[in-house]
Amino acid sequence: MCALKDKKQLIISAAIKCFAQKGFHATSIQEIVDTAGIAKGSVYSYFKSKEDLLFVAIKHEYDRMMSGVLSVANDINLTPRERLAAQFQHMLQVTLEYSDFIATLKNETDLMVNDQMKAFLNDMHKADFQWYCQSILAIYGDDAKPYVFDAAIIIQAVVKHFTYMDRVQLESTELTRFFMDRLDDLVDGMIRKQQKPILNKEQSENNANPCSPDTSFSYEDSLKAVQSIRVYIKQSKLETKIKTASLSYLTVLDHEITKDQIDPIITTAMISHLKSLGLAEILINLNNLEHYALNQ
Amino acid sequence: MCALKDKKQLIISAAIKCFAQKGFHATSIQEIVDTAGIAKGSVYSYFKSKEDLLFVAIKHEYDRMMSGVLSVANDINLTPRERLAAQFQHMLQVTLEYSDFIATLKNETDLMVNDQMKAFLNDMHKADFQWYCQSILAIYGDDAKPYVFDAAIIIQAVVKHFTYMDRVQLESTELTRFFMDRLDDLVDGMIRKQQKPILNKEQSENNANPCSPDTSFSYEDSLKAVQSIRVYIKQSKLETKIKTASLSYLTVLDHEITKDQIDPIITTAMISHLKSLGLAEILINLNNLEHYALNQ
Amino acid sequence: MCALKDKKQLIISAAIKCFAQKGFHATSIQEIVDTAGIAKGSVYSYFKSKEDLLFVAIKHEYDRMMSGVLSVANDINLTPRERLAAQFQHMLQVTLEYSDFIATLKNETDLMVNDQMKAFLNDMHKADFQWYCQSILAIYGDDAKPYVFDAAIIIQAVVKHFTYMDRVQLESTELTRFFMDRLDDLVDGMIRKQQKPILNKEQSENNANPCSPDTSFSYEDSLKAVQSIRVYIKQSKLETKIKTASLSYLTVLDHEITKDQIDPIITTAMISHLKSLGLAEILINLNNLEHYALNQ
Amino acid sequence: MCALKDKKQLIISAAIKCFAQKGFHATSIQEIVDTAGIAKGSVYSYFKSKEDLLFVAIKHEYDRMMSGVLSVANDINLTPRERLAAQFQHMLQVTLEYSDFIATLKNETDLMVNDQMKAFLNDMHKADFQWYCQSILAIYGDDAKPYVFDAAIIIQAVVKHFTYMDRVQLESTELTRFFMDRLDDLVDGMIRKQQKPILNKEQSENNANPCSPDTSFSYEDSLKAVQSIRVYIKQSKLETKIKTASLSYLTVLDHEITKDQIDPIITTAMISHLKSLGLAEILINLNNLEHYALNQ
DNA sequence: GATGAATGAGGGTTCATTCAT
DNA sequence: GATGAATGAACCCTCATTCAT
Repeated sequence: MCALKDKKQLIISAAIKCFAQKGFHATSIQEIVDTAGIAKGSVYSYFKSKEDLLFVAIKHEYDRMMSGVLSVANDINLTPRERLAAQFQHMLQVTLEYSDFIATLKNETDLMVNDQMKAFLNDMHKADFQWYCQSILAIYGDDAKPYVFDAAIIIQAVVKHFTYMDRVQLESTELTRFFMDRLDDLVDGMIRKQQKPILNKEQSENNANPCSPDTSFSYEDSLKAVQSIRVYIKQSKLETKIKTASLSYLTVLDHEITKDQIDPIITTAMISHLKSLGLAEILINLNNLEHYALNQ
Repeated sequence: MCALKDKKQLIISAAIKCFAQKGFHATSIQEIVDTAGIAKGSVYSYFKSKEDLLFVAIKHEYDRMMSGVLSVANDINLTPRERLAAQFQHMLQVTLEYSDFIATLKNETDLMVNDQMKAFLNDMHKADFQWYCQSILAIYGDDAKPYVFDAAIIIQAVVKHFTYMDRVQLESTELTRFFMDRLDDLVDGMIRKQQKPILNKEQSENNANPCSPDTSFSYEDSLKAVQSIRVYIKQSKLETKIKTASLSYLTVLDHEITKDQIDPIITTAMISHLKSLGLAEILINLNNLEHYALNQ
Repeated sequence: MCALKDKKQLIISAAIKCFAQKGFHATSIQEIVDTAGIAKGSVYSYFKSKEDLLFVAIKHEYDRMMSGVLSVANDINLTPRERLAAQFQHMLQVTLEYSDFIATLKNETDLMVNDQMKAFLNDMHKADFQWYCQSILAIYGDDAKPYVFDAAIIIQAVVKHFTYMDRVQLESTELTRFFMDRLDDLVDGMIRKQQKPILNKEQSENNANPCSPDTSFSYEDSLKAVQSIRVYIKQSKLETKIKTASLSYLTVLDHEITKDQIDPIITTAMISHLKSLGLAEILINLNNLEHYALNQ
Repeated sequence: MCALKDKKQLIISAAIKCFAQKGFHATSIQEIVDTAGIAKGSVYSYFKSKEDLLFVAIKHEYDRMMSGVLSVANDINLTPRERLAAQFQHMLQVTLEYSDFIATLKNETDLMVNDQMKAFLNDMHKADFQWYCQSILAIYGDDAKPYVFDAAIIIQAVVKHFTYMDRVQLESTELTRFFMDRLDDLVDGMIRKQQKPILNKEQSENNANPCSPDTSFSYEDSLKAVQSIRVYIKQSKLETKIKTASLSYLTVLDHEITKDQIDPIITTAMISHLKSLGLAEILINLNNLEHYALNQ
C-alpha cells in the first residue's frame, strides 16, 4: 500500500543526493537508480522524464522542508521577533537533514531546465524574501519601513550563505542569537543614519530573480512565447469559460505584438489577466512578454 | 602570436557566455564554436578538452577581473577604509563587464568537474574571504579582532548576493556607501555587545569550501593520493632540481603515512613544500593528505 | 566535394534496403549503419531523425525513380497508347533496380510515422491514379469517359500487384503487351456493356487514400490542428508578407471553429488559402479541419 | 472455460485493432491491454509472447473470416459462376466487420516476425490464388485453361485492392456484378486473342510469395532443419501413434539427405506426410528441405 | 487466474573528441 | 593552423517480459 509512496520517495532521495553531488546535468539516471538500488526503468513508472524527476523532487523536498519550518514560524503565540528567531533556529536545525536538497539548490542555472523550474525557483526566492520583509516590519515597526527591503536582502543573503556552508557544524541556538543580533545592528544603524534606502519595491522584486525578463527577447521569441502559452492553456484543466476568455486575451496579445505600435495599456491588461490565472508554468513567458512589449 | 591569443580569448569569451546561460554541462562545444564563429576543431588547438577549456576560461576571466580589482584595492595611498570602499566600488562597476563570468560562477557544483576546478574555486573563495578579514582588521583595529571572521563572512555573503543579483542596475557609489555603512553597523554592534563570536579561524576556513578535505579519506586513499601526486610530478615540466627534491619529499611523506605514528611536523613540512609548487592539480590531494595525516 | 552527396546516398540506400527487409519500425539505426558501413552518429549529420531519414529516403528514391519513368512517359512523339505502353515497360524494367524501394512501400501503415509521410504517400497514390485516368481518356476517347475511374483503378491494382511480386522475372515487353491487351479487354467490355460505373470522381479520390480525413476528428483535435499549423507556418521560410497573411487566416479559422455556428464559406476560403501555400506538411491537418468544419 | 475464451478473443480483437492502426512493431502491449481494458500480465496467460499473439490473432481472425466466406463459397447448389459471385459478395459484405484484420494484413513486411508468420501469410496467399484458379477453370472451361493463372492473378489483385481501399462504401451487389463482368471481359479477351499466357504454373506459385524457399539453404542447414522439426514434433501434443510415425519419416528424411544421391520420390513423400500434419511451425522448414532436396 | 510494479536489454539520439584534408 | 565530417561511448527513454501478491 505504502510501497508506491516509499519507492517514489526512495527515488527522490537518491536523485536529490546525486544532484547535490554532481549537479543535474552531470548526473545520469543510471547513477540515481544505482544509488536507490532499483532498476533503470522504474524511474519512469513514477516520473515522466529526468526533468520531471528534478521538478517533482525539488518541489517535494521543498514542501517537506517548509512544512516543518512554517509550522514553527507561524506559531501565533509568539511575538514577531520570537517567530523569526524560531524560524531561524528551526531552519538551521533541519539544515543537516536537508543538506542534499540545499546543496542541490546551489546550482541555479543548472536546475533551470524549463520554464516550470524557472518559475518554481523564482517563487521560492520571492516567498523567502517576502517572509523576511514581513517579519522585519512586524518586529521593528514603521520606523523600519523604508529599510525593509535593504534589511531583508541582507539577512536573506547571510542565511543563505550559512546554510550553503556545508559540513560546518554550528550550534543553532547561538547562530540564531547571532542572526537576530546582526539584524538588530543593521536595522538600528539604518534607522539611525536615515539615509536613502538602496532598494525600492520594484528593485527588490528582482532580487535573486533567476528568471527576470530576458532582455534579449526578440520578436520571434515573443511569438513563440504566446504560442507556448496558448498550448499550455489549451491543455490545462481550467474552467471552459476561463479558458476561452484566456485564449481570447492571448489572441489580442498576439495582435498587439504583431502590430507596429504596441498599445501598452491593452498589453498590460491582457498580461495581467493571464498572470492572475496563477499558472506558474507560463509566468516566465508572461514576464518576458511584458518586458518585451513595454520596451518596444 | 597575437592572432593566436585573440582566438583563444575569443573562444574563452564565447565559452563563458554559454556557460553563463546554460551551465557547463548543458553547453555543447558546438554552441561555443557557433557563438565564437569558428570551427569545432579549433577549440582543440587551444584547449586539451572541454574541462580544460572551463578551467582555463574561469582562471583567465578571474585573473582578468582581479587584476583590475586588485590594482584599485592595493592602492597604498588610501586608508584601509578607503581601500575597501574602492574595492567594493570597482567590483560593482565591473559587474556588468564580467556578468557572464559571474553568472558562470553561480553554479558551483556544475563547475566542479575535477580536482583542479575544485581546488581553484576553493582558493578563490578563500582569497576573497581573507581579503575581507584583513580589511576589517585594518579598518576597525584590535577591538574588532575577535569578530573579524563573523564580520567578514557576512560582508562576503552580502557582496556575493548583490553581485549575483543580475540585471539589477544599482548605482555603485551609493551601494558602496551602503556596504560600508552596514559593515560599520555590524562591527559596531558586535564590539558593543561583546558576545562570543560565532566563527573561529578553523571554522571560517571551511566557509563556503566546496572541496574541504574528504573526512572519509582512508589509508588506502592516502597511498593512492601519494602515488597520484608522484605520477603528476614526474610528468610535469618542473626544473629537474625541483622535481627531484619534490619526489624526495613525497618519499618521506610515503614513509610517514605508512608508519604507525605519523609525525605531524615532518608531514606538514613536506606537504607545505609540495603545496608551494603551485600545482593546482595536486592541491586537493595535498589537502586531503594533510587532513588525514593530522587526524590519525 | 561529392563526398557529402555520396554519403547521404549511401545511407539512403542502406536504409531503404533495411526497411525493405524488415520494415521501418523493426529496423534499427544500428542495422542501417552496419549495412552502410559507417558509424552510428553519422546518420545524424545528414538526417534529423530516423523519421526524417525515412521521409527523405522515400522521397529521394521516388524522385529518382520517377525522373526516369516520367521522361519516357512524357515523350511527345508518342501516341497516348504508345506512351502508356512505354511507361509500363520502363516501370517494369526499373523494378529490379528499385526493388528495395518498392518493397519498402508495401508497408503502408508502418511507414505512416507522421503527417508528412501520410501526405506524401497519399500524394504518390493520387498522382499515380490520375496519370492512369488521363492515359485512358486519351487512348480510348469520350466513349470511355464514364469508365475512366473504373478502368484506372483496375490497372493500378494490377500493375502494383505485379511490381510487388518479387523475385518473379518476367519479360517486360511481353508483360507490357499483356497489360495493354487487358486494358483493351476491360475498357471494351465496359463500353460494350454500358452499365453504370462503380466509381465516381469523389469515390475514386479516396482510392487507396491512406490519409483521408479522420472522421473521429474532435473539437479538441481541430484546435490542436490549428495550433500545429500555426507553429509550422511561423517557423517556415515563407515570405514575411505571406506568413503574416497566413497567420491571420489561421486566426480567423480559430475563431470560426470556436464559434457555435461555423461559417462554411469563410472556413473553406481560409483553408483554401492555406492549402495554396503548397506545404505538404500541413495538408493533412487542413483536410481534417475541412472535414470537421463542414460536418458540424 | 467460456470466460477464458472470451478474454482471449477480447485480447485478440484489441490487438488486431491496434495492429490495424499502427502496425505490429509500433503497437505496444500496453496499448493493447488498454484497448482491451485488462491488465498487462493477462496477455501472457493466453499468449507466449507478442509474436505469438500476432500469430494466433491473425490465424484466428483469418479462420473466423474464412469460415463465413467458405460456407457460402462451397454451397454445392450453386453453379461455379454463382459460387464465385457469392464469394465475392460475401467477402465484400464482411469487409467492414473485418476491417481491422484487413488493415492489419496490409503491412506484410511488418508482420513477418518469424518463420511461422512468413509461412502462414504465404499459405494465405496461395490458398486465395488457388481458389481463384479453380473457380475460373470451373466457370470458363477448358478454353480458359491456358489463361487460368493470368486471369486469377488479375482478379486477385483487383479484389485485394478494393478490400484494402478503406472507408469507401460501395454497394456489394453492384461491385460483385462489376467483378464478374470484368472477369468475363478479361477471360473472353484472352481466349479471343489466343496469345501466349504470361504466367505458367511455377511462376504463379511465386505470386506474392513472401517466403519462397531460401535458395542459399546448405547441407548443414538441412540437417539443422530436420533436427529442429524432430524437437518440435517430440514436444508436440500429437497422438502417440502419429507422433511415432512422423518421427520415423523424419529418420528416413535424415538418411536421404545424408546420402550422396537423394531419392526425390521418397523425400517428397516423407515431406508430404509431414506437411499433412498441419503444423504451421515446421512448414517453412519443410519447404526449405523440399527445395534443397529437389535441387541437389 | 488476475494484477501491475519491477526489470533490463535495446532503442534513438547527442556530443566530446579525432584526424584527414 | 583551420576545418568539419566521422566516430562511438554514453546518454535518456521504451517496452516486452516476469513474478510476487
